Amino acid sequence: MDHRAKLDSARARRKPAGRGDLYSPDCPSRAVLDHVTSRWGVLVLVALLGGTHRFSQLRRRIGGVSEKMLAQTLQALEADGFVRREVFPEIPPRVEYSLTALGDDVAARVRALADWIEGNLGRILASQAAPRARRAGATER
Amino acid sequence: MDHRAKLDSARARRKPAGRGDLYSPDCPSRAVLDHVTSRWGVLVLVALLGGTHRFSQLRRRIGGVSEKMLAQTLQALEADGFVRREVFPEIPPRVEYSLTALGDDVAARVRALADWIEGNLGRILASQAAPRARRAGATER
DNA sequence: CGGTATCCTCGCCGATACTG
DNA sequence: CAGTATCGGCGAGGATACCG
Repeated sequence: MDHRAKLDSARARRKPAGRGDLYSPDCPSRAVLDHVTSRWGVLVLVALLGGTHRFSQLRRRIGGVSEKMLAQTLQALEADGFVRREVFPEIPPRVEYSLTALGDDVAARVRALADWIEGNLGRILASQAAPRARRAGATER
Repeated sequence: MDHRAKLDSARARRKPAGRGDLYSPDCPSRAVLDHVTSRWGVLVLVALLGGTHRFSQLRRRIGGVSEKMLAQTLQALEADGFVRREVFPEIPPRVEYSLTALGDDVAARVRALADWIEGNLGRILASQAAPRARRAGATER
């Protein structure tokens, strides 16, 4: 299906075996990055960094997430190998989510970012309030 | 459109002066996080960490981005106080983008994440390929 | 060169209903 | 409790055209 015949020479730069290149549109790392940095992906990873959670726990912890998006986000992260899903054959059923070793690693980076934003929100909002007067017509929503 | 009448008590929890709470749906930090972790926001920040860039340079560097989205992303990051925009009154016109002190700080965290993903793409793809056989006859796509 | 404005499509996401 | 299936809106985002 992928008939890109332009693999002649320009694309000669090899990647060191499994090294991704985020600047390339079709590098798989783009998809992974999108999952990790998705609106709910970030929050799920950070939450799981605090320990194993059940579905409902995550749903309650992460304000504003719908069941559908939470399930979808968890599936993507599980597929990427970041999240482990354990089903307990009980009644009522119980499912627990936790980070894999790989997931723990990314989540640490994600939390570093999330923490920085939370901790510097004051400075950020201050910077926002002090832009030189630009012209109107801002597409800001 | 904001007829959420439930602002009676739930919104009572104050934040310690400028500290954000990403778990709260209406905390401003959510918007900032979304800008920073947006599909193109991440790549723009990392690119600018490499130094000042002109519009076209960024466009060429970041594969797959459209002019519209690049402009939009840069505006959002500028509004948040992460990116500085300098216009040179020349002909042909030249505009340079660089990181502010604040932007340099976030970008470092973003790059840590981006670098990790690029560097561990091999392990990630391997994890994707090796999901433990859940129920028999996995619905492997 | 470095944008902005307009159109239009696609898929994200919420709401709802149903299953085990 | 913990999901999956389906429908529909609406906004993100690409293509194009035009301006300073």
